[in-house]
Amino acid sequence: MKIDPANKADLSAQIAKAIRDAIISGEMNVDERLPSEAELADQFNVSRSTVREALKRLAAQNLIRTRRGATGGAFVRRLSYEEAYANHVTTSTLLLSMNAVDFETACEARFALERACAPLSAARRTPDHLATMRAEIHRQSQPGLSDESFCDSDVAFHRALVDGAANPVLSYQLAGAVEAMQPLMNMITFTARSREKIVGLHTRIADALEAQDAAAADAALSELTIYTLSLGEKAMAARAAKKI
Amino acid sequence: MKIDPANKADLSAQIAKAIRDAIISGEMNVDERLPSEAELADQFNVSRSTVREALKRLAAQNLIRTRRGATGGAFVRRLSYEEAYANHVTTSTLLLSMNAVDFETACEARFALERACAPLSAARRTPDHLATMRAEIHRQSQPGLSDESFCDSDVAFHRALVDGAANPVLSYQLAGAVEAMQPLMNMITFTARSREKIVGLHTRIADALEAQDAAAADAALSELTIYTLSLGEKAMAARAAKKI
DNA sequence: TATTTTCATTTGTCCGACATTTAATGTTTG
DNA sequence: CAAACATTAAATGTCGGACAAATGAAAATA
Repeated sequence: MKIDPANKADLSAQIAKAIRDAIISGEMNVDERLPSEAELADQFNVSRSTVREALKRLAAQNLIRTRRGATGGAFVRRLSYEEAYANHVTTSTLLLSMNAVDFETACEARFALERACAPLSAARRTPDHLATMRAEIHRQSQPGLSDESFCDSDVAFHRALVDGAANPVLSYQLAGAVEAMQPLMNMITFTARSREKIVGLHTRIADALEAQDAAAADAALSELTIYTLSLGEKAMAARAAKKI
Repeated sequence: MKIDPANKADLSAQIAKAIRDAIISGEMNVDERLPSEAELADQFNVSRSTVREALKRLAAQNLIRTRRGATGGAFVRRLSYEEAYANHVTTSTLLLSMNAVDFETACEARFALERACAPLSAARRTPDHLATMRAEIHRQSQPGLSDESFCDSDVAFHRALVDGAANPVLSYQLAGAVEAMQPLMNMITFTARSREKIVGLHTRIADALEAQDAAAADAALSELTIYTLSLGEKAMAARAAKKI
Protein backbone atom coordinates (compact mmCIF):
# COMPACT_ATOMS: atom_id res chain seq x y z
CA MET A 1 0.00 0.00 0.00
CA LYS A 2 2.93 2.32 0.55
CA ILE A 3 3.79 2.40 -3.12
CA ASP A 4 3.32 5.68 -4.92
CA PRO A 5 4.91 6.06 -8.34
CA ALA A 6 6.07 9.50 -9.38
CA ASN A 7 3.05 9.68 -11.61
CA LYS A 8 1.96 13.12 -12.65
CA ALA A 9 -1.73 12.47 -12.17
CA ASP A 10 -3.47 13.74 -9.11
CA LEU A 11 -1.57 12.65 -6.08
CA SER A 12 -4.68 12.70 -3.91
CA ALA A 13 -6.46 10.37 -6.32
CA GLN A 14 -3.48 8.01 -6.35
CA ILE A 15 -3.31 7.92 -2.58
CA ALA A 16 -7.05 7.36 -2.33
CA LYS A 17 -6.74 4.48 -4.75
CA ALA A 18 -3.88 2.93 -2.81
CA ILE A 19 -5.83 2.99 0.43
CA ARG A 20 -9.04 1.92 -1.26
CA ASP A 21 -7.29 -1.09 -2.77
CA ALA A 22 -5.93 -2.01 0.63
CA ILE A 23 -9.44 -1.94 2.06
CA ILE A 24 -11.11 -3.77 -0.78
CA SER A 25 -8.47 -6.47 -0.91
CA GLY A 26 -9.12 -7.19 2.73
CA GLU A 27 -5.64 -6.04 3.71
CA MET A 28 -7.37 -3.78 6.22
CA ASN A 29 -10.21 -5.03 8.35
CA VAL A 30 -13.38 -3.36 9.47
CA ASP A 31 -12.86 -0.85 12.31
CA GLU A 32 -9.12 -0.93 11.83
CA ARG A 33 -7.50 2.47 12.25
CA LEU A 34 -5.54 4.09 9.47
CA PRO A 35 -2.35 5.97 10.29
CA SER A 36 -2.96 9.59 11.24
CA GLU A 37 -3.00 12.21 8.52
CA ALA A 38 0.46 13.39 9.51
CA GLU A 39 1.84 9.87 9.34
CA LEU A 40 0.25 9.22 5.97
CA ALA A 41 1.66 12.49 4.69
CA ASP A 42 5.07 11.27 5.81
CA GLN A 43 4.68 7.82 4.30
CA PHE A 44 3.53 9.09 0.93
CA ASN A 45 5.85 12.06 1.09
CA VAL A 46 3.11 14.61 0.43
CA SER A 47 1.54 17.39 2.40
CA ARG A 48 -1.24 16.89 4.87
CA SER A 49 -3.71 18.75 2.64
CA THR A 50 -3.18 16.20 -0.09
CA VAL A 51 -3.72 13.33 2.30
CA ARG A 52 -6.88 14.98 3.55
CA GLU A 53 -8.27 15.29 0.05
CA ALA A 54 -7.58 11.61 -0.46
CA LEU A 55 -9.34 10.72 2.78
CA LYS A 56 -12.35 12.83 1.86
CA ARG A 57 -12.65 10.83 -1.35
CA LEU A 58 -12.77 7.64 0.66
CA ALA A 59 -15.24 9.13 3.11
CA ALA A 60 -17.50 10.03 0.19
CA GLN A 61 -17.59 6.36 -0.73
CA ASN A 62 -18.42 5.37 2.81
CA LEU A 63 -15.20 3.42 3.03
CA ILE A 64 -13.92 5.23 6.12
CA ARG A 65 -15.27 7.29 8.96
CA THR A 66 -13.25 9.84 10.92
CA ARG A 67 -13.33 10.88 14.53
CA ARG A 68 -11.57 13.75 16.16
CA GLY A 69 -9.70 13.70 19.40
CA ALA A 70 -6.94 11.81 21.11
CA THR A 71 -8.02 8.32 20.08
CA GLY A 72 -9.54 9.62 16.86
CA GLY A 73 -8.47 9.08 13.32
CA ALA A 74 -9.77 7.40 10.21
CA PHE A 75 -11.28 3.94 10.54
CA VAL A 76 -12.33 1.39 7.99
CA ARG A 77 -16.06 1.47 7.95
CA ARG A 78 -18.44 -1.44 7.69
CA LEU A 79 -20.57 -0.79 4.65
CA SER A 80 -24.15 -1.16 5.79
CA TYR A 81 -27.02 -2.29 3.62
CA GLU A 82 -28.87 0.95 4.34
CA GLU A 83 -26.08 3.15 3.02
CA ALA A 84 -25.51 0.91 0.05
CA TYR A 85 -29.24 1.04 -0.70
CA ALA A 86 -29.25 4.81 -0.63
CA ASN A 87 -26.23 5.10 -2.88
CA HIS A 88 -27.53 2.55 -5.28
CA VAL A 89 -30.85 4.34 -5.59
CA THR A 90 -29.35 7.78 -6.24
CA THR A 91 -26.84 6.36 -8.70
CA SER A 92 -29.55 4.49 -10.57
CA THR A 93 -31.70 7.59 -10.64
CA LEU A 94 -28.86 9.67 -12.04
CA LEU A 95 -28.06 7.00 -14.58
CA LEU A 96 -31.63 6.98 -15.82
CA SER A 97 -31.95 10.75 -16.01
CA MET A 98 -28.52 11.55 -17.43
CA ASN A 99 -28.65 8.90 -20.09
CA ALA A 100 -32.23 9.52 -21.10
CA VAL A 101 -33.32 5.93 -20.59
CA ASP A 102 -36.74 5.47 -22.08
CA PHE A 103 -39.69 4.43 -20.01
CA GLU A 104 -40.09 1.11 -21.76
CA THR A 105 -36.57 -0.07 -21.01
CA ALA A 106 -36.70 0.92 -17.36
CA CYS A 107 -40.13 -0.55 -16.89
CA GLU A 108 -39.18 -3.83 -18.50
CA ALA A 109 -36.11 -4.10 -16.29
CA ARG A 110 -38.03 -3.32 -13.17
CA PHE A 111 -40.73 -5.89 -13.67
CA ALA A 112 -38.38 -8.57 -14.93
CA LEU A 113 -36.43 -8.24 -11.71
CA GLU A 114 -39.53 -8.16 -9.57
CA ARG A 115 -40.87 -11.29 -11.16
CA ALA A 116 -37.63 -12.97 -10.17
CA CYS A 117 -38.54 -12.31 -6.55
CA ALA A 118 -42.14 -13.46 -6.76
CA PRO A 119 -41.58 -17.22 -6.31
CA LEU A 120 -39.28 -16.70 -3.35
CA SER A 121 -41.64 -14.15 -1.86
CA ALA A 122 -44.57 -16.52 -2.26
CA ALA A 123 -42.67 -19.13 -0.29
CA ARG A 124 -41.32 -16.93 2.46
CA ARG A 125 -43.45 -13.81 2.94
CA THR A 126 -44.30 -13.22 6.58
CA PRO A 127 -47.56 -11.82 7.98
CA ASP A 128 -45.66 -8.56 8.36
CA HIS A 129 -45.02 -8.32 4.65
CA LEU A 130 -48.62 -9.12 3.86
CA ALA A 131 -49.81 -6.53 6.35
CA THR A 132 -47.60 -3.87 4.74
CA MET A 133 -48.94 -4.71 1.32
CA ARG A 134 -52.54 -4.61 2.49
CA ALA A 135 -51.95 -1.31 4.23
CA GLU A 136 -50.45 0.22 1.09
CA ILE A 137 -53.31 -1.10 -1.00
CA HIS A 138 -55.72 0.53 1.39
CA ARG A 139 -53.80 3.79 1.18
CA GLN A 140 -53.85 3.63 -2.60
CA SER A 141 -57.62 3.31 -2.55
CA GLN A 142 -58.11 6.63 -0.76
CA PRO A 143 -59.82 9.01 -3.17
CA GLY A 144 -58.06 12.20 -2.13
CA LEU A 145 -54.54 10.84 -2.46
CA SER A 146 -52.07 12.99 -4.39
CA ASP A 147 -50.20 11.53 -7.36
CA GLU A 148 -46.97 11.80 -5.44
CA SER A 149 -48.29 9.89 -2.44
CA PHE A 150 -49.72 7.26 -4.74
CA CYS A 151 -46.28 6.78 -6.26
CA ASP A 152 -44.69 6.55 -2.82
CA SER A 153 -47.20 3.95 -1.80
CA ASP A 154 -46.63 2.07 -5.03
CA VAL A 155 -42.93 1.91 -4.29
CA ALA A 156 -43.59 0.80 -0.71
CA PHE A 157 -45.88 -1.96 -1.94
CA HIS A 158 -43.33 -3.33 -4.36
CA ARG A 159 -40.61 -2.95 -1.80
CA ALA A 160 -42.58 -5.19 0.54
CA LEU A 161 -42.98 -7.70 -2.27
CA VAL A 162 -39.22 -7.77 -2.80
CA ASP A 163 -38.41 -7.90 0.90
CA GLY A 164 -40.77 -10.82 1.22
CA ALA A 165 -38.18 -12.92 -0.57
CA ALA A 166 -36.10 -12.59 2.61
CA ASN A 167 -32.89 -12.24 0.68
CA PRO A 168 -30.98 -9.06 1.52
CA VAL A 169 -28.79 -9.34 -1.55
CA LEU A 170 -31.85 -9.47 -3.74
CA SER A 171 -33.43 -6.55 -1.90
CA TYR A 172 -30.31 -4.51 -2.33
CA GLN A 173 -30.02 -5.16 -6.03
CA LEU A 174 -33.67 -4.38 -6.62
CA ALA A 175 -33.80 -1.20 -4.61
CA GLY A 176 -32.14 0.64 -7.47
CA ALA A 177 -34.52 -0.69 -10.05
CA VAL A 178 -37.71 -0.08 -8.11
CA GLU A 179 -37.01 3.23 -6.45
CA ALA A 180 -35.13 4.81 -9.31
CA MET A 181 -38.18 4.26 -11.46
CA GLN A 182 -40.19 6.65 -9.34
CA PRO A 183 -39.26 9.86 -11.18
CA LEU A 184 -40.14 8.19 -14.45
CA MET A 185 -43.37 6.90 -12.98
CA ASN A 186 -44.26 10.43 -11.97
CA MET A 187 -44.47 11.31 -15.64
CA ILE A 188 -47.59 9.23 -15.81
CA THR A 189 -50.63 10.94 -14.49
CA PHE A 190 -52.56 8.32 -12.66
CA THR A 191 -56.19 8.82 -13.56
CA ALA A 192 -58.89 7.49 -11.33
CA ARG A 193 -59.51 4.58 -13.67
CA SER A 194 -55.87 3.55 -13.95
CA ARG A 195 -55.50 3.69 -10.18
CA GLU A 196 -58.46 1.42 -9.77
CA LYS A 197 -56.96 -1.13 -12.11
CA ILE A 198 -53.56 -0.94 -10.45
CA VAL A 199 -55.07 -1.39 -7.00
CA GLY A 200 -56.94 -4.39 -8.34
CA LEU A 201 -53.73 -5.96 -9.62
CA HIS A 202 -51.95 -5.21 -6.37
CA THR A 203 -54.74 -6.98 -4.54
CA ARG A 204 -54.36 -9.98 -6.80
CA ILE A 205 -50.63 -10.04 -6.12
CA ALA A 206 -51.13 -9.83 -2.38
CA ASP A 207 -53.77 -12.56 -2.53
CA ALA A 208 -51.47 -14.80 -4.53
CA LEU A 209 -48.59 -14.30 -2.11
CA GLU A 210 -50.86 -14.94 0.85
CA ALA A 211 -51.97 -18.20 -0.80
CA GLN A 212 -48.30 -18.89 -1.61
CA ASP A 213 -49.32 -19.30 -5.22
CA ALA A 214 -46.23 -18.30 -7.21
CA ALA A 215 -47.85 -18.83 -10.60
CA ALA A 216 -50.77 -16.55 -9.81
CA ALA A 217 -48.41 -13.87 -8.52
CA ASP A 218 -46.38 -14.11 -11.68
CA ALA A 219 -49.48 -13.82 -13.83
CA ALA A 220 -50.67 -10.72 -11.98
CA LEU A 221 -47.22 -9.16 -12.22
CA SER A 222 -47.17 -9.90 -15.90
CA GLU A 223 -50.49 -8.13 -16.37
CA LEU A 224 -49.24 -5.20 -14.32
CA THR A 225 -46.18 -4.97 -16.54
CA ILE A 226 -48.28 -4.82 -19.69
CA TYR A 227 -50.68 -2.33 -18.19
CA THR A 228 -47.91 -0.06 -16.93
CA LEU A 229 -46.25 -0.12 -20.34
CA SER A 230 -49.53 0.82 -22.01
CA LEU A 231 -49.91 3.72 -19.57
CA GLY A 232 -46.42 4.85 -20.49
CA GLU A 233 -47.22 4.73 -24.18
CA LYS A 234 -50.36 6.72 -23.63
CA ALA A 235 -48.46 9.35 -21.66
CA MET A 236 -45.84 9.57 -24.38
CA ALA A 237 -48.50 9.96 -27.05
CA ALA A 238 -50.20 12.69 -25.07
CA ARG A 239 -46.95 14.50 -24.60
CA ALA A 240 -46.16 14.20 -28.32
CA ALA A 241 -49.61 15.52 -29.24
CA LYS A 242 -49.11 18.48 -26.94
CA LYS A 243 -45.85 19.38 -28.62
CA ILE A 244 -47.45 19.49 -32.06
CA MET B 1 -27.76 25.83 -3.39
CA LYS B 2 -26.05 28.71 -1.66
CA ILE B 3 -27.59 27.84 1.67
CA ASP B 4 -25.20 26.77 4.38
CA PRO B 5 -26.46 26.75 7.97
CA ALA B 6 -24.01 27.81 10.63
CA ASN B 7 -23.73 24.21 11.65
CA LYS B 8 -20.38 23.44 13.14
CA ALA B 9 -20.20 19.92 11.81
CA ASP B 10 -18.12 19.08 8.79
CA LEU B 11 -18.37 22.08 6.53
CA SER B 12 -16.86 20.22 3.60
CA ALA B 13 -19.52 17.51 3.87
CA GLN B 14 -22.26 20.11 4.01
CA ILE B 15 -20.94 21.92 0.97
CA ALA B 16 -20.58 18.66 -0.92
CA LYS B 17 -24.17 17.81 -0.07
CA ALA B 18 -25.40 21.20 -1.24
CA ILE B 19 -23.70 20.87 -4.59
CA ARG B 20 -24.65 17.21 -4.91
CA ASP B 21 -28.30 18.06 -4.34
CA ALA B 22 -28.10 20.75 -6.98
CA ILE B 23 -26.76 18.23 -9.46
CA ILE B 24 -29.16 15.43 -8.57
CA SER B 25 -32.19 17.69 -8.63
CA GLY B 26 -31.31 18.67 -12.16
CA GLU B 27 -30.62 22.25 -11.14
CA MET B 28 -27.28 21.86 -12.88
CA ASN B 29 -26.99 20.18 -16.23
CA VAL B 30 -24.37 17.85 -17.62
CA ASP B 31 -21.15 19.62 -18.64
CA GLU B 32 -22.17 22.78 -16.86
CA ARG B 33 -19.29 24.47 -15.11
CA LEU B 34 -19.30 25.08 -11.40
CA PRO B 35 -17.94 28.35 -10.01
CA SER B 36 -14.19 28.29 -9.43
CA GLU B 37 -12.86 27.14 -6.10
CA ALA B 38 -12.15 30.70 -5.06
CA GLU B 39 -15.67 31.80 -5.96
CA LEU B 40 -17.23 28.88 -4.10
CA ALA B 41 -15.07 29.68 -1.09
CA ASP B 42 -16.44 33.19 -1.23
CA GLN B 43 -20.04 32.10 -1.65
CA PHE B 44 -19.96 29.63 1.21
CA ASN B 45 -17.71 31.84 3.27
CA VAL B 46 -15.11 29.16 3.87
CA SER B 47 -11.51 28.67 2.86
CA ARG B 48 -10.44 27.24 -0.46
CA SER B 49 -9.12 24.10 1.25
CA THR B 50 -12.56 23.31 2.58
CA VAL B 51 -14.11 23.80 -0.83
CA ARG B 52 -11.48 21.54 -2.35
CA GLU B 53 -12.27 18.76 0.11
CA ALA B 54 -15.92 19.08 -0.81
CA LEU B 55 -15.10 18.90 -4.51
CA LYS B 56 -12.94 15.82 -3.98
CA ARG B 57 -15.90 14.13 -2.36
CA LEU B 58 -17.99 14.83 -5.42
CA ALA B 59 -15.20 13.69 -7.72
CA ALA B 60 -15.04 10.40 -5.82
CA GLN B 61 -18.68 9.84 -6.67
CA ASN B 62 -18.05 10.61 -10.32
CA LEU B 63 -20.40 13.56 -10.12
CA ILE B 64 -17.86 16.09 -11.35
CA ARG B 65 -14.63 16.16 -13.30
CA THR B 66 -12.00 18.88 -13.02
CA ARG B 67 -9.69 20.36 -15.59
CA ARG B 68 -6.78 22.64 -15.00
CA GLY B 69 -5.87 25.71 -16.98
CA ALA B 70 -7.46 28.88 -18.16
CA THR B 71 -10.82 27.44 -19.20
CA GLY B 72 -10.61 24.79 -16.50
CA GLY B 73 -12.72 24.21 -13.46
CA ALA B 74 -15.17 21.64 -12.15
CA PHE B 75 -17.83 20.37 -14.52
CA VAL B 76 -20.90 18.27 -13.95
CA ARG B 77 -20.09 14.88 -15.31
CA ARG B 78 -22.32 12.57 -17.26
CA LEU B 79 -22.45 9.32 -15.33
CA SER B 80 -21.59 6.58 -17.78
CA TYR B 81 -22.80 3.02 -17.61
CA GLU B 82 -19.22 1.77 -17.47
CA GLU B 83 -18.36 3.77 -14.37
CA ALA B 84 -21.63 2.92 -12.71
CA TYR B 85 -20.98 -0.76 -13.47
CA ALA B 86 -17.56 -0.63 -11.88
CA ASN B 87 -18.82 1.12 -8.77
CA HIS B 88 -21.74 -1.18 -8.43
CA VAL B 89 -19.53 -4.24 -8.66
CA THR B 90 -17.02 -3.08 -6.07
CA THR B 91 -19.76 -1.93 -3.72
CA SER B 92 -21.56 -5.24 -4.04
CA THR B 93 -18.34 -7.12 -3.45
CA LEU B 94 -17.61 -5.12 -0.32
CA LEU B 95 -21.14 -5.57 0.89
CA LEU B 96 -20.87 -9.34 0.53
CA SER B 97 -17.49 -9.59 2.22
CA MET B 98 -18.04 -7.09 5.02
CA ASN B 99 -21.42 -8.44 6.01
CA ALA B 100 -20.46 -12.08 5.73
CA VAL B 101 -23.23 -12.96 3.34
CA ASP B 102 -23.47 -16.71 3.07
CA PHE B 103 -22.97 -18.48 -0.18
CA GLU B 104 -26.53 -19.73 -0.35
CA THR B 105 -28.08 -16.27 -0.14
CA ALA B 106 -25.76 -14.76 -2.73
CA CYS B 107 -26.17 -17.70 -5.06
CA GLU B 108 -29.94 -17.65 -4.80
CA ALA B 109 -30.03 -13.93 -5.57
CA ARG B 110 -27.73 -14.28 -8.51
CA PHE B 111 -29.64 -17.02 -10.23
CA ALA B 112 -33.04 -15.54 -9.48
CA LEU B 113 -31.94 -12.37 -11.24
CA GLU B 114 -30.40 -14.24 -14.12
CA ARG B 115 -33.53 -16.23 -14.68
CA ALA B 116 -35.37 -12.95 -14.97
CA CYS B 117 -33.21 -12.16 -17.99
CA ALA B 118 -33.52 -15.52 -19.69
CA PRO B 119 -36.87 -14.95 -21.47
CA LEU B 120 -35.76 -11.58 -22.80
CA SER B 121 -32.41 -12.97 -23.80
CA ALA B 122 -34.04 -15.86 -25.62
CA ALA B 123 -36.07 -13.38 -27.64
CA ARG B 124 -33.35 -10.88 -28.43
CA ARG B 125 -29.90 -12.49 -28.27
CA THR B 126 -27.81 -11.65 -31.32
CA PRO B 127 -25.31 -13.93 -33.08
CA ASP B 128 -22.66 -11.93 -31.25
CA HIS B 129 -23.96 -12.96 -27.87
CA LEU B 130 -24.20 -16.58 -28.94
CA ALA B 131 -20.67 -16.47 -30.29
CA THR B 132 -19.36 -15.09 -27.01
CA MET B 133 -21.12 -17.81 -25.06
CA ARG B 134 -19.81 -20.54 -27.35
CA ALA B 135 -16.30 -19.14 -27.11
CA GLU B 136 -16.43 -19.12 -23.31
CA ILE B 137 -17.79 -22.63 -23.26
CA HIS B 138 -14.90 -23.71 -25.44
CA ARG B 139 -12.46 -21.96 -23.12
CA GLN B 140 -14.01 -23.66 -20.12
CA SER B 141 -13.47 -27.06 -21.74
CA GLN B 142 -9.70 -26.59 -21.96
CA PRO B 143 -8.10 -29.10 -19.61
CA GLY B 144 -5.20 -26.95 -18.40
CA LEU B 145 -7.32 -23.97 -17.37
CA SER B 146 -6.67 -22.52 -13.94
CA ASP B 147 -9.49 -22.19 -11.44
CA GLU B 148 -9.23 -18.45 -11.65
CA SER B 149 -9.54 -18.39 -15.42
CA PHE B 150 -12.46 -20.76 -15.25
CA CYS B 151 -14.21 -18.34 -12.89
CA ASP B 152 -13.47 -15.42 -15.20
CA SER B 153 -14.87 -17.33 -18.12
CA ASP B 154 -17.91 -18.29 -16.08
CA VAL B 155 -18.58 -14.63 -15.34
CA ALA B 156 -18.09 -13.71 -19.01
CA PHE B 157 -20.54 -16.40 -20.06
CA HIS B 158 -23.24 -15.20 -17.71
CA ARG B 159 -22.52 -11.62 -18.58
CA ALA B 160 -23.22 -12.47 -22.23
CA LEU B 161 -26.47 -14.13 -21.18
CA VAL B 162 -27.53 -10.99 -19.36
CA ASP B 163 -26.42 -8.65 -22.13
CA GLY B 164 -28.43 -10.73 -24.55
CA ALA B 165 -31.55 -9.25 -23.03
CA ALA B 166 -30.50 -5.99 -24.70
CA ASN B 167 -31.62 -3.92 -21.75
CA PRO B 168 -28.83 -1.74 -20.35
CA VAL B 169 -30.72 -1.10 -17.13
CA LEU B 170 -31.02 -4.81 -16.55
CA SER B 171 -27.34 -5.34 -17.39
CA TYR B 172 -26.34 -2.65 -14.96
CA GLN B 173 -28.40 -4.01 -12.11
CA LEU B 174 -27.15 -7.53 -12.67
CA ALA B 175 -23.49 -6.67 -12.98
CA GLY B 176 -23.32 -6.34 -9.22
CA ALA B 177 -24.94 -9.66 -8.60
CA VAL B 178 -22.97 -11.68 -11.12
CA GLU B 179 -19.51 -10.20 -10.77
CA ALA B 180 -19.58 -9.70 -7.03
CA MET B 181 -20.19 -13.43 -6.69
CA GLN B 182 -16.79 -14.21 -8.13
CA PRO B 183 -14.82 -14.07 -4.89
CA LEU B 184 -17.34 -16.36 -3.29
CA MET B 185 -17.25 -18.66 -6.27
CA ASN B 186 -13.50 -18.89 -5.92
CA MET B 187 -14.04 -20.66 -2.63
CA ILE B 188 -15.30 -23.59 -4.58
CA THR B 189 -12.62 -25.69 -6.09
CA PHE B 190 -13.87 -26.75 -9.44
CA THR B 191 -12.97 -30.36 -9.84
CA ALA B 192 -12.76 -31.86 -13.29
CA ARG B 193 -16.11 -33.55 -12.85
CA SER B 194 -17.93 -30.44 -11.68
CA ARG B 195 -16.46 -28.46 -14.54
CA GLU B 196 -17.73 -31.02 -16.98
CA LYS B 197 -21.21 -30.77 -15.59
CA ILE B 198 -21.15 -26.99 -15.58
CA VAL B 199 -19.94 -26.85 -19.16
CA GLY B 200 -22.74 -29.22 -20.09
CA LEU B 201 -25.32 -26.95 -18.49
CA HIS B 202 -23.80 -23.91 -20.15
CA THR B 203 -24.11 -25.67 -23.47
CA ARG B 204 -27.75 -26.43 -22.78
CA ILE B 205 -28.36 -22.79 -21.95
CA ALA B 206 -26.65 -21.60 -25.11
CA ASP B 207 -28.59 -24.13 -27.17
CA ALA B 208 -31.86 -22.99 -25.63
CA LEU B 209 -31.12 -19.34 -26.30
CA GLU B 210 -30.09 -20.11 -29.85
CA ALA B 211 -33.39 -21.94 -30.33
CA GLN B 212 -35.13 -19.02 -28.58
CA ASP B 213 -36.64 -21.54 -26.19
CA ALA B 214 -37.16 -19.59 -22.97
CA ALA B 215 -38.56 -22.53 -21.05
CA ALA B 216 -35.57 -24.73 -21.81
CA ALA B 217 -33.18 -21.95 -20.83
CA ASP B 218 -35.03 -21.51 -17.56
CA ALA B 219 -34.91 -25.23 -16.86
CA ALA B 220 -31.17 -25.39 -17.48
CA LEU B 221 -30.59 -22.34 -15.29
CA SER B 222 -32.67 -23.91 -12.59
CA GLU B 223 -30.53 -27.03 -12.69
CA LEU B 224 -27.39 -24.92 -12.63
CA THR B 225 -28.69 -23.13 -9.55
CA ILE B 226 -29.28 -26.37 -7.72
CA TYR B 227 -25.95 -27.80 -8.77
CA THR B 228 -24.02 -24.68 -7.75
CA LEU B 229 -25.74 -24.68 -4.38
CA SER B 230 -24.79 -28.32 -3.86
CA LEU B 231 -21.18 -27.51 -4.73
CA GLY B 232 -21.26 -24.73 -2.18
CA GLU B 233 -22.58 -27.03 0.50
CA LYS B 234 -19.91 -29.57 -0.29
CA ALA B 235 -17.20 -26.91 -0.04
CA MET B 236 -18.61 -25.73 3.27
CA ALA B 237 -18.69 -29.24 4.62
CA ALA B 238 -15.11 -29.82 3.54
CA ARG B 239 -14.03 -26.61 5.18
CA ALA B 240 -15.84 -27.54 8.38
CA ALA B 241 -14.23 -30.97 8.39
CA LYS B 242 -10.82 -29.40 7.95
CA LYS B 243 -11.33 -27.19 10.97
CA ILE B 244 -12.14 -30.11 13.22
C1' DT C 1 -11.84 6.91 46.07
C1' DA C 2 -13.97 10.25 43.28
C1' DT C 3 -13.69 14.44 40.90
C1' DT C 4 -11.47 17.89 38.49
C1' DT C 5 -7.70 19.67 35.78
C1' DT C 6 -4.23 19.35 32.61
C1' DC C 7 -2.34 17.62 28.53
C1' DA C 8 -1.17 15.30 24.31
C1' DT C 9 -3.13 13.72 20.08
C1' DT C 10 -5.87 14.11 16.13
C1' DT C 11 -9.08 15.97 12.95
C1' DG C 12 -11.22 20.44 11.05
C1' DT C 13 -10.36 24.90 9.19
C1' DC C 14 -7.89 28.83 7.49
C1' DC C 15 -4.21 31.38 5.15
C1' DG C 16 -0.64 32.42 1.98
C1' DA C 17 2.51 30.96 -1.31
C1' DC C 18 4.14 28.68 -5.36
C1' DA C 19 3.93 25.12 -9.24
C1' DT C 20 1.55 23.50 -13.28
C1' DT C 21 -1.59 23.48 -16.92
C1' DT C 22 -4.17 25.58 -20.42
C1' DA C 23 -6.14 28.73 -23.56
C1' DA C 24 -6.29 33.27 -25.11
C1' DT C 25 -3.70 37.24 -26.40
C1' DG C 26 0.09 39.77 -28.12
C1' DT C 27 4.47 39.96 -30.71
C1' DT C 28 7.80 38.97 -33.79
C1' DT C 29 9.38 37.27 -38.08
C1' DG C 30 9.50 35.12 -42.75
C1' DC D 1 -0.54 38.56 -44.25
C1' DA D 2 0.28 34.49 -41.84
C1' DA D 3 2.68 31.45 -39.04
C1' DA D 4 5.59 30.69 -35.25
C1' DC D 5 6.77 32.17 -30.83
C1' DA D 6 6.35 34.56 -26.29
C1' DT D 7 3.49 36.51 -22.71
C1' DT D 8 -0.18 36.58 -19.69
C1' DA D 9 -4.20 35.37 -17.04
C1' DA D 10 -7.02 32.01 -14.85
C1' DA D 11 -7.63 27.89 -12.88
C1' DT D 12 -6.48 23.66 -10.35
C1' DG D 13 -2.71 21.05 -7.67
C1' DT D 14 0.52 21.07 -3.91
C1' DC D 15 2.87 22.67 0.09
C1' DG D 16 3.75 24.26 4.87
C1' DG D 17 2.42 26.35 8.86
C1' DA D 18 -0.87 27.93 12.12
C1' DC D 19 -4.77 27.68 15.19
C1' DA D 20 -9.40 25.79 16.82
C1' DA D 21 -11.99 22.06 18.62
C1' DA D 22 -12.81 17.60 20.25
C1' DT D 23 -11.58 13.76 23.05
C1' DG D 24 -9.70 10.43 25.84
C1' DA D 25 -5.97 9.57 29.11
C1' DA D 26 -3.11 10.81 32.70
C1' DA D 27 -2.16 13.67 36.62
C1' DA D 28 -3.50 16.47 40.38
C1' DT D 29 -6.69 17.44 43.94
C1' DA D 30 -10.52 17.18 47.27
